Amino acid sequence: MPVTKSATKKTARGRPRKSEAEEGAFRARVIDEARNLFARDGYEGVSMRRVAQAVGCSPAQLYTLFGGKRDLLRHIWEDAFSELADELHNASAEKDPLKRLHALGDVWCHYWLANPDHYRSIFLIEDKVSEPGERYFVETSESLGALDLIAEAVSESMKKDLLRPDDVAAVSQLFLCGLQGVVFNLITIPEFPWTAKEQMATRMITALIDGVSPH
Amino acid sequence: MPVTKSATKKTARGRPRKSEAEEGAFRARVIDEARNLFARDGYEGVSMRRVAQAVGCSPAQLYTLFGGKRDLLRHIWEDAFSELADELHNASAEKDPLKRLHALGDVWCHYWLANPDHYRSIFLIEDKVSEPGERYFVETSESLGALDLIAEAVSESMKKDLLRPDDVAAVSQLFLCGLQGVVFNLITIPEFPWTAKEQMATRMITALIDGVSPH
DNA sequence: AATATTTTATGAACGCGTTTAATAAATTCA
DNA sequence: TGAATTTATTAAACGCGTTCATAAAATATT
Repeated sequence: MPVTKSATKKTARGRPRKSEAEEGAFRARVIDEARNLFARDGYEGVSMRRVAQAVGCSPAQLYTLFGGKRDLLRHIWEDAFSELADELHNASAEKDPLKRLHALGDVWCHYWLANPDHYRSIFLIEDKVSEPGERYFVETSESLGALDLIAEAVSESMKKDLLRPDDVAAVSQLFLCGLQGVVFNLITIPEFPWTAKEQMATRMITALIDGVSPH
Repeated sequence: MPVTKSATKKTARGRPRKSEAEEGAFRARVIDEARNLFARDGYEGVSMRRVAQAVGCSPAQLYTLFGGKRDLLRHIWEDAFSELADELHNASAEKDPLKRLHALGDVWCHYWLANPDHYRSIFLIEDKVSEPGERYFVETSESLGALDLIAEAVSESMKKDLLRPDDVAAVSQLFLCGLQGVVFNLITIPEFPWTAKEQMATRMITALIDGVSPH
């Protein structure tokens, strides 16, 4: 067995590490610069080389701070997500759990439909996932952040006999899948003549609610 | 105005065009070779350069036959689609339109869940769409080929008062969206603890059918 | 046989995301 | 001051999808 590297390393030789503040400032600058570029040229239009040039460093250095392009972009969109989170939170104010469920679904759908570029970059772009925890972020942060609120509304609705008693998680996930399907299809196949594009989300929600209601 | 290039071009100077048979044979060879590579190394693992090498031509030549990597791969998977088409056709034998609707949904979901790589390459990979008709192929061929059958089942069901009278297209698309959402989520977020992965498709279908049934 | 003409085929390049080996910078110890 | 050491930074490379100017090939005409 290896000898444990003895307790407090008292001496600090060699070039010192960048302070956390410095690194944070740099990260912030990169993110800010990248955000500008993205806003102007879209996801595909922004390259790591261009970001590096705008920041004034080498492309390689970006990889010391971010796992890759996707990881960098994800930081950019976290702000946008908070907007969705706010709207979801507002929708949660509704007392009637069934109405709340409806409102949550509406908010979720309309947010993504209004921000298709964000949707694409979050859900549609798959790249090599080194650590499994990486991709999971998407879910925990905002996509399935909605799932918790939905589950709450479903649970309450069941308690009040507004929905058939059932596995709360399963029903909640069913809702999310329905919403996802609507948004996904509308965004990725825009050229198809969807009937009543605007009402599809509402239609899905009411159909699902009816579908799991006590006749 | 330019003089119309006069009628039948009688003389044929210069190097003659490759016969359709030749071109067809070459295309077939490329597709076959690419299929092998893809089967072994997956979508990302296959590069145009490698395909060209396996075929024995320059990468550039591939672009004279196919619009790009995506277009090449799409030819590979057309075979696989016919399999789905067959299964959908079989499911259409069911007389009861409601049961048929259910069967169609099941078949569609299970096909894609069993072939996630195909699903990814078809639905998840967006690349530059030069001509708008290009991407639309996906829909007309097999994804929304199911839609016609679904619409038929929905229409019949409504006639028999098994479903609430409504816009057939809208209801059909609702079904497709629901199915799409289930498949999409299960395939692209596999690490999420979905409850009862296997039954989600069925659950979605029954919920939607119930949701649009006459109470 | 030589030339003109038309089509096919490719070598070389571009910008991309990413990795890595090498270099530069900043500190402590002798 | 000059090594030694540790970290920060980058230049160069890899393979990728794709494009394009140029070369090669194959024919009809002279």
